[in-house]
Amino acid sequence: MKSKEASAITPRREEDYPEWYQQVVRAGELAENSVVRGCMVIKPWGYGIWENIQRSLDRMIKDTGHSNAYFPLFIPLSFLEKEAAHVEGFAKECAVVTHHRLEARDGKLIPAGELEEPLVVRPTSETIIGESFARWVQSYRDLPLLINQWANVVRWEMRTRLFLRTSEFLWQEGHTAHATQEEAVEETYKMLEVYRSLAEDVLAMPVIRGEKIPEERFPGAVDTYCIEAMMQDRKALQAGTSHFLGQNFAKASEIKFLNQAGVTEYAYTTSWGVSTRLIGGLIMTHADDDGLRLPPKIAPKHVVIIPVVPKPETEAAVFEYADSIARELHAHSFNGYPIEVIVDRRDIRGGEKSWEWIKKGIPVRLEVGPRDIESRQVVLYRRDKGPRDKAFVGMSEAVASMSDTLGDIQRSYFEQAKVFRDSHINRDITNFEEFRRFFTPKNEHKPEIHGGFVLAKWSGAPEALEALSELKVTVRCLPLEQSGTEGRCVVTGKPTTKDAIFAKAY
RNA sequence: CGGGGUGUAGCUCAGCCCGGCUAGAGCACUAGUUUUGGGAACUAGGGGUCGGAGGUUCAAAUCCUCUCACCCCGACCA
Repeated sequence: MKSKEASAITPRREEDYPEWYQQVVRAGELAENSVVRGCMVIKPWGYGIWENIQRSLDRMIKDTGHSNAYFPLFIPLSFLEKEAAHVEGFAKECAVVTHHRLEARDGKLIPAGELEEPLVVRPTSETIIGESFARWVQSYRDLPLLINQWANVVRWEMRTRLFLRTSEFLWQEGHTAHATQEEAVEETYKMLEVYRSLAEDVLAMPVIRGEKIPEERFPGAVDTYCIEAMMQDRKALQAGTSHFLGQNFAKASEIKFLNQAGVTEYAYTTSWGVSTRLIGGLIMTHADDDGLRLPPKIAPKHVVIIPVVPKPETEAAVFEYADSIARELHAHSFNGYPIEVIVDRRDIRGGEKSWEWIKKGIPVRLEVGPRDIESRQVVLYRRDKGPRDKAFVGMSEAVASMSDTLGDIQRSYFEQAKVFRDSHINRDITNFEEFRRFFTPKNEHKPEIHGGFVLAKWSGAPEALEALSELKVTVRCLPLEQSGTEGRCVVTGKPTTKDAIFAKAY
């Protein structure tokens, strides 16, 4: 055997993290750049992950009383103008439709039929949904209104990266209207908790729930809450947001109702969303130098069976054995759904197949060959163990214990990620000099993986933001769990009780 | 929108500065042979309007002009 590569993905994480990320996406056949600038093609394996995220989250959204609906892709320009902060926030990144027809001229197609009012491709749907809400809500009896939509949105970003930031992305956006502020705030927290559960219990990605500082709020929101995750380069990823919009959008869209006292009031609204960015978070949380590692709860397939066929005449028997194991596994369930199995019958070399599935992150690989038929066994490999770490297991035992094995892998991913994150949260930094040192890479030109999260005091003074931006550090959130202790702001030294998470971010 | 860069095979790129035989390499793809329980080897093949238009020249991937697209840095960001 010739000298083999040390890892399936080149470069390794510590060599060049951004490039490693790209290579994992490519090797895992998750997505690729499309011919349209900033937009991605999500390939079947990547889309399968999204479908499973949808499946889990959709269940949770419905279990908390919401219903799905669908609103238009196009928003009249004038709608976006209704909420001042909202315009400000989104104006610079909107795709605008100005024509509705093409005319052939000299073999070229020229836009014609100019629209009276331009349409904006939705960057988010508060305003167009608000228009419906205004008509749907008349009485306090019509509230709360609890709506969600699965959709695509477009934000014309300057700099894009597959899954993390693309001009078009897939998401869900919840929009609710309530009679009282308390109820709307409660909704905001409730959905934040749903997102925490999705991230931690389904994606095995530990997150910190917190409140955004005013400068980081959603345009038009009164309060923005978020879940923040730590990637393996120790940078933060905002993985989901939940906004309390107060009456800002209700006033902009005239969402009014008569209360029990017969008085007209504006409703209180919320909105909340997570996107295909979660897949980027998933990759940067779990993938290693051999490629993707998928938590079983969102893996499109749980098990691949690789038939080993040393001689052509053994093929029929081996395939039959593989198929029978696949059928038996599929009859068992994991996390409430049938175990999904694929038998890889392709006529390529076994080693190549194995590595392909390793890079795609499938949780379990089973190899079966003529010898295994004899002894009624399988060779079992787990993605949370080494690529050559095999176990010979009796066939019926492997089938019976597969659900437990998958649960085990799910847990081990979460534990690993949590240990990693917690070991890179610094709680001891008390002054700006230490802070600066923590966030300054040794190698300025090609920064090594450095820093992490700093949990420290924050006063919110304007001059502090400038100091942070020089370091390219942001306040990720004020965690919901606050110590309440007196202290001094890590940036300015001003007295404060607020705890904040600081980090460089995606 | 400011500054820089790149367009040559499906992918990654060499060739350009200094113009010259039929435009190359690696990977990928096809076929055959030998292999096969962890990323195979050999042999033979297929595949290109050199981003586009115009110009200079006996001759242009190479020089000049225009143009289009994309990438990187900055401002912006689920």
